[in-house]
Amino acid sequence: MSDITVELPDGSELSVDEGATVEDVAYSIGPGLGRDTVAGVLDGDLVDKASPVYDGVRIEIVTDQSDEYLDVLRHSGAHLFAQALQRRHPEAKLTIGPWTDDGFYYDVTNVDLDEADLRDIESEMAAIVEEDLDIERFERSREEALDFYEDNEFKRDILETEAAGDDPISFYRQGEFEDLCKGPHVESTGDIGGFKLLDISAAYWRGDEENETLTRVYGTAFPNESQLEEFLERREAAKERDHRKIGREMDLFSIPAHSPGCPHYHPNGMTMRRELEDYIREQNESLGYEEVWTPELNKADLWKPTGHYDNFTAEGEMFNWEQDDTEYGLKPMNCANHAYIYGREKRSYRDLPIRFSEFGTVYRNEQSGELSGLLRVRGMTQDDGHAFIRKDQIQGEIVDVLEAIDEILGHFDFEMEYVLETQGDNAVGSDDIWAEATESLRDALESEGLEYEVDEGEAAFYGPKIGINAVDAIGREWTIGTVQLDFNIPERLDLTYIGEDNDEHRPVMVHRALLGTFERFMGVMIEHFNGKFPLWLAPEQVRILPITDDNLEYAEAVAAELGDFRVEIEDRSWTVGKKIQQAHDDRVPYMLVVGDNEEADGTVSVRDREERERQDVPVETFRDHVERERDEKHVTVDFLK
RNA sequence: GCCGGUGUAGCUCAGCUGGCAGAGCGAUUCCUUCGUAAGGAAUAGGCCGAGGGUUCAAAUCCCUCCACCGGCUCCA
Repeated sequence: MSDITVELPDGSELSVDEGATVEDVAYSIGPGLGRDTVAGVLDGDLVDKASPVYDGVRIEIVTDQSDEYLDVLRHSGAHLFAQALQRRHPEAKLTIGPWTDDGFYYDVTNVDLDEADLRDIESEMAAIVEEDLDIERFERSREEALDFYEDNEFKRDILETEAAGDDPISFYRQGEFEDLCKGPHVESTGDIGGFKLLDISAAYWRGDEENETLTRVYGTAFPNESQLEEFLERREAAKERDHRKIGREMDLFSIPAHSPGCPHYHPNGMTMRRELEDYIREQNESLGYEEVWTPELNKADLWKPTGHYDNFTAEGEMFNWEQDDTEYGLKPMNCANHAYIYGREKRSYRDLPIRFSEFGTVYRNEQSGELSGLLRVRGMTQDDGHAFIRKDQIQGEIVDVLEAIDEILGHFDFEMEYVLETQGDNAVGSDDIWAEATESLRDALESEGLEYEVDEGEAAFYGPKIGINAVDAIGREWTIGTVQLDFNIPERLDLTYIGEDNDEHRPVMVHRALLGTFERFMGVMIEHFNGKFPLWLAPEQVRILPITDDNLEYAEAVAAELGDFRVEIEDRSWTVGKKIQQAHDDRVPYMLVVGDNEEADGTVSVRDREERERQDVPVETFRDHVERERDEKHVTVDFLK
């Protein structure tokens, strides 16, 4: 028998017999490790401990101390659920049940479940944990497996796809329950110390809307009860940052039932939006954009040549209707209007790039179940812009936009992720054009040294896209800014410029949004800051708290010295403690407490929302600092830092 | 759109085995004039999401719709 070599996590190499399993490798490292082995990671793939290793593989042994252990445990959690389900609802058909980042789900069918059923199934799960059933891997021949799943077309489908070519087929058994599964799993159902079924939802088989609707049950599992409790508490705490809750508390916006998906900005929210707008206007100007404005209401004909009409009406996503025998629509995008302005005149190569920006309000008829506060709306305003450029200007243009986005997002301290989205099924234009455009975006990302992921087939219909994603309070990713390169719309609209050679040439369009939409950006921002906005954005920047009513006049004088800030005076006859508490609740960045001492010295006592304080501060000292803090767009309140 | 859940005062929520619509916070008025996270009292505030049905009687039971929340699909 010949030896093979495997590489351990510390970089060292170990020689083992050919045909050795993960567990064998663990035992040859040490008997204790061998006994503790739950699973293995071979070249990054989590596998059963009975899996054979191969020459040159990087191997990690998974024990109950490993990061991967939780994934294994949750995979077993999914089986625990499935076994309990089959005991209580034998008619239910199982499909797939993987682990996820924070738990597991199992998609089932031929059974109707509601919340009460989940509680009932949970008690059966508890009984199975109590039974402490061994979880064992075994094999069936392909033929036996197909036979076993005679009545389950989903499992048979898996045998024909994921498990195609496998023979024998890997199964797992615990008590009377058997499931097609490549593993790995924990040793026994008793290892699952804490679990909970969290939610129930509809899901489509293989994620395709055209396929059967399945019932998906979400759950989570932990080695013990206290870790489960911790998880549930973290989940509750995340809800405290929900932008809808903070939006109500701070009176920023509302989305009334009379306009589903169409936020109304209240004065406080509009103050913040206007600050964002002003900032983006500056950025657009320095990027060379000229601001335009185009109407929301247009004839549907506008979007027919560009392809928008076919794309958006096919999914019922466009608001359009017939009036006076003419079809009208609300614009779902601004490109067609901007292209129109470009196309009105003959353009010279000397004029390019020509860049139009617009805070363009667009409407999309998103499915009702999709709407989600400010993060997913039907009426939204994009900080949109289109640059019409020559081919030789592509690289420079994209790089400039990426650098601007990087600078802008630096003022918000977001964790963000770049994603390159490539040609999809709905693409218009030739593959060559797409390939060229995609490469241009890739080159720009790489020349900027930006890390990015690639999402194949996810681009908009007219061109590949760089998406900039941010994360909300409960970990969902949302695209905010985008940069898209488009060779197609110029072609379809026959846009031209006159080149140096006095011939007509085709410009390239760059579609870009820096923040994306004000709605989504504000939603993400509210959750990111938990309502504690940087000074420049805070609806109320300073609140003056007089100790007694006798100090009101001095409070007015201080407010006057801070004339170009958003300052309020707390004039209710409350105790000082109450006034401070209220200001904290309102997340006001700075409180200035003024009493007789301050009045006598011409000073203020500064307290910030982080509970730091300093007495006897001359008003000018405070003002000079906060002017800088505001104008330089500091992320945190830092006068008392 | 699909599956599950939720709609009661400005906000957070109780009431829901049918029998006069409640609390706390907030608001208003009065008292208090206070030194760094809740001073006191009184008052006002509701088509119990909308429509239909069952019943002597519906916030409560049934049906339909609307909106919202989580998830699926989709997307900035």
